[in-house]
Formats: sequence, structure tokens, C-alpha cells
Amino acid sequence: MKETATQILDAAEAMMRDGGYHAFSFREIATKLSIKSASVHYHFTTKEALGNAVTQRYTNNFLAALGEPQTHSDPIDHYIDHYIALFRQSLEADGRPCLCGILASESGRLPESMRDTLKEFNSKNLTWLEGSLSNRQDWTNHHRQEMAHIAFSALEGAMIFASLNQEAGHMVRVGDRLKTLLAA
Amino acid sequence: MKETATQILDAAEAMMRDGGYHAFSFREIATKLSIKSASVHYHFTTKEALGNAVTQRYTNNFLAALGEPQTHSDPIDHYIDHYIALFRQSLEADGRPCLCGILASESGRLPESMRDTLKEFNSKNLTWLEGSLSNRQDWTNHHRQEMAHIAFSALEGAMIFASLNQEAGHMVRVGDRLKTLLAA
DNA sequence: TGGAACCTATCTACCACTAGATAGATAGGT
DNA sequence: ACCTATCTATCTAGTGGTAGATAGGTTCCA
Repeated sequence: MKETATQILDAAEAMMRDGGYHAFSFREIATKLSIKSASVHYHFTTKEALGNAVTQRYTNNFLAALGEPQTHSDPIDHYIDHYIALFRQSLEADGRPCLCGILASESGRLPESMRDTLKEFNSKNLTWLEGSLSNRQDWTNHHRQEMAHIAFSALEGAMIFASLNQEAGHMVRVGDRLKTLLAA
Repeated sequence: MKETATQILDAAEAMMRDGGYHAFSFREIATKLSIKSASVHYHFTTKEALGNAVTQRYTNNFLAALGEPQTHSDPIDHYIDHYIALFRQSLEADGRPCLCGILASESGRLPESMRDTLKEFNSKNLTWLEGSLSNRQDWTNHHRQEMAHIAFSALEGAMIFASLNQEAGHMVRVGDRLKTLLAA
């Protein structure tokens, strides 16, 4: 059996990816794990602390799965496939979109500390994407940056769209088309 | 002075665009308008009703501002500029992103009726975009559809990203680059 | 005088969070 | 080997506060 703290993180992540930070409660997590909400507070003192823990774990997992783009010299398709596959997996594994996209969209009512974590997720993703485009030497730095922004935005947007329609296919099509745009 | 019902819709829309459906309350709206929460219930019986009213008004305003793309024969830049300008305005007017993007991202915990309204917003936007691409006769229907999907997803994603960073510039850059991609 | 708009007062259910207790495991000293 | 102290993880019971919602009264204008 997994550690309780891990189970709490898992449950909170699932709920946050369903409806964001404001759509879950300690009680709901407790009920799901057949413990009391006080026990959830034992592991994570405040809701903000739990939210940050979930977001940080998600970010770390995501970045770890990305790896370092600079160390390879594969063709660009390889990176883009890899990147898109991660987003796709996130959605197809349990029908829930990327945590950080969801949280970013309610950033206006999020604790400051969580906004910082989200900004880090975004900037690290962009850095990775820009790095993976570095072997497109026919592009200027500025162009690479912009294309990275487009790719990231489009994937986040597509995932949200796909989750509303419960249709991972949309995500896949946008991803494929994006790949041809970036590798063309 | 505006009608109370309209003021309620305005306040609710602002709050929903800050943090989504779960991040505002009748009491909060009442306080902002210096009335009591019971009076808000007089105008909108349930939260779901208010949420739907806000979403439907937003959708209608947005679609009305879009107009009918088929009736013109302007170059493609015109449509895209027009479309992007709407998203941009939404963000720059009050620093808040598109309502429907935010709500879509918490669709997992939204009343069914609101999900339907959101799907309508999305499909009508895509129809409009596809229509505006119809004078790209060098593209197949399928290609036009995919490019419309990409454009829509990228703009929604970019807006969410921009709102997190309080930086409308990002939105603008993605929009411009997108335009060149569609008009190229 | 009747109805629209708003009120007071209240309800039930839930929220995040805390205090205090307890069972069970672990560790250290004698 | 036993005792003591501490730690972990959970509990019960409760805090003050807020959620959405409602019944019934007041005000005011046409």
C-alpha cells in the first residue's frame, strides 16, 4: 500500500485536474481515502501547502520526463514527438488535462506561492522547447522563441478544448499539425 | 445607473474570469453591489442559473462582435486581425482572459448545462474561423479545419498564459505570428 | 392597490483548520 | 529485558466562518 501522503497527493491532483484549486476539499480527499480530514491536515497543514505540493510534484515529474534537449542531436521531429506525447499521455491516461494549464486559468484567485510555481512550469517548458528548436539554424533566435510560445500555447489550449469535449482526438490532431509546422 | 441584474452579471463575469465558477459567491457579488445576497437570488435563483446567464451573454456578445465571415471577400489578414483583436481586447480591457477558456478548463466540475453552453461557444468559434479561411482555396477543407483548430487553441492557451504573467504582450506576439502562419 | 425590488433573518450543509487524546511503533538508557 | 521518552498517524469533537438557498416582511412607484 502506498504512503498516505502520496495517496493524498494523488487524490488532490486528480481533483485539481478535474476542476481546479477551488473545486476540491480536505473532506472530499479524506472520504476518498477513508480517513478523517484532520488526518489530511496532519500531512499537509494548509490547503495552500497541499496545492503547492501537488503542483511542485507535477512540475518535477513533467520536467523529469522531458529530460534535457540540449544533450541530443536528433532531428527536430524527435523532440516535438516526445513533447507532444507527454501532453497526450497526461490527457489519455485518465482523461484529465495538464494540471498547470488548469491552474493557470484560475490564477487570478490563486495563492501567490502557487502562481510562482506555475510561472516556473511555464518558463521551463518554454526553455525546453526553445532548446529543442535550436537545431533549426535557418530560424532566428526570435523566431524560435515565438514558435516555442505558439507550440506551448496551442498544446495547452488544445488540451483544455479536448477535455471539455472528452475527445483526445482533437489534441492529437493539433499536435500532429503543429509538428509539421515546426519541422517544415 | 445600470440595472441591478446587469450589474450582477458584470460582477459575476469579472469574478468568473478571475478564478472560474467555483471562485465566486453570491455574498461576494452582493457586497460589491452594496446589496444583500438574498437580492442576488431574487434576480438569479441559483448559482447555476447565474453562471449560465453570464456564459450565454458572453457568448452572444462575442459572436455578435465576430459577425458573419462569409459575407465578406476581404483578404484573410482582415479576418484574422479581427478575430485576434477580439481576444486581445478581452484581455487588455481589464486584464482578464476569455471567460469560456477559463470555464472550459474546469469543465470536469461544472454543471452539465454550462458545459453545453461552452461547447457551443467553441464550435461556433471554429465555424467562424473555418469560414474565414474559406478563401484560402489552396488548402483542403481538412487542412482549413486543422488550422482553425490550431489557431483557436493557440489563442486560448496564449491568453491563459498571458493572464498568469499579467503580460498582454505574449498574447499579442502569438497572435501576430499566428497571422503570418495562416496568411503565408 | 398591486407588484417589482429589496430587505431581515434564518436554515442546512459545508468549509479550512485546531485542540487534545490515543494506539502503536521505535529508540535509548540502565 | 524492561522502562521511559518520543514519534507517527490517526481519531473525536469542535472552532468560527461561509456556502447556496428560502420564507416572509418592507418600501416604493405606477
